[in-house]
Amino acid sequence: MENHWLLLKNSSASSGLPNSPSKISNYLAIDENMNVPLRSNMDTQMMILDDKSNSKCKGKSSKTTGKKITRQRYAFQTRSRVDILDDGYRWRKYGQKAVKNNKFPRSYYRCTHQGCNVKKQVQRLTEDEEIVLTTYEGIHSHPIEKPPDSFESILKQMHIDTPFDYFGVHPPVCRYFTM
DNA sequence: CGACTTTGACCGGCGC
DNA sequence: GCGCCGGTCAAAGTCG
Repeated sequence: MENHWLLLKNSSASSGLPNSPSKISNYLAIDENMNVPLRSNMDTQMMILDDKSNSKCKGKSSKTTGKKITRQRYAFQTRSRVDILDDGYRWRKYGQKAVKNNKFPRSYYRCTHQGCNVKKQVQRLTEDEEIVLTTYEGIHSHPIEKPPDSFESILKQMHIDTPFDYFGVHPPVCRYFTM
């Protein structure tokens, strides 16, 4: 029997949404019955970020569009030696930047599906080189692109250091972990 | 040849 | 106004 986990903000945590991985402990894991069997040793966690950093226009094209787009962002913190975790969607890298106070660069990816404007950022933390912070931005407008049998590769990756598997179902459609 | 990555340039926001 | 910084663009390169 599988147990599913959904990570939500801890109501007892300090006000405001987290803006750094250090605040990720403010989030709790709950099961399908809304119980809170928090696992302190969880190696993959998720948080919902605010979108204020997303409200400004960026890039060359914004000069012509002038639109302000606000979308919710979701951040996964995963302990893995693999930088790119295969979540079942196809991504195209469109940029990489050195980030201040971080010795690892941040990579920028966009979903390659036509009409889908989901983006993600992948960054390894300076404080713990085995932690990969993946930030998703937007909602996929299409089903997962890889057949279920390819999830085996996901499980292989996650088995490196994590006690449970991540089925590549993208938030916010579904935010489950399974063990 | 198409899909993808790399990388320097560019842009806008923000703090001083 | 200026410089720093994060995010994006796009040309060139790489790969299967």
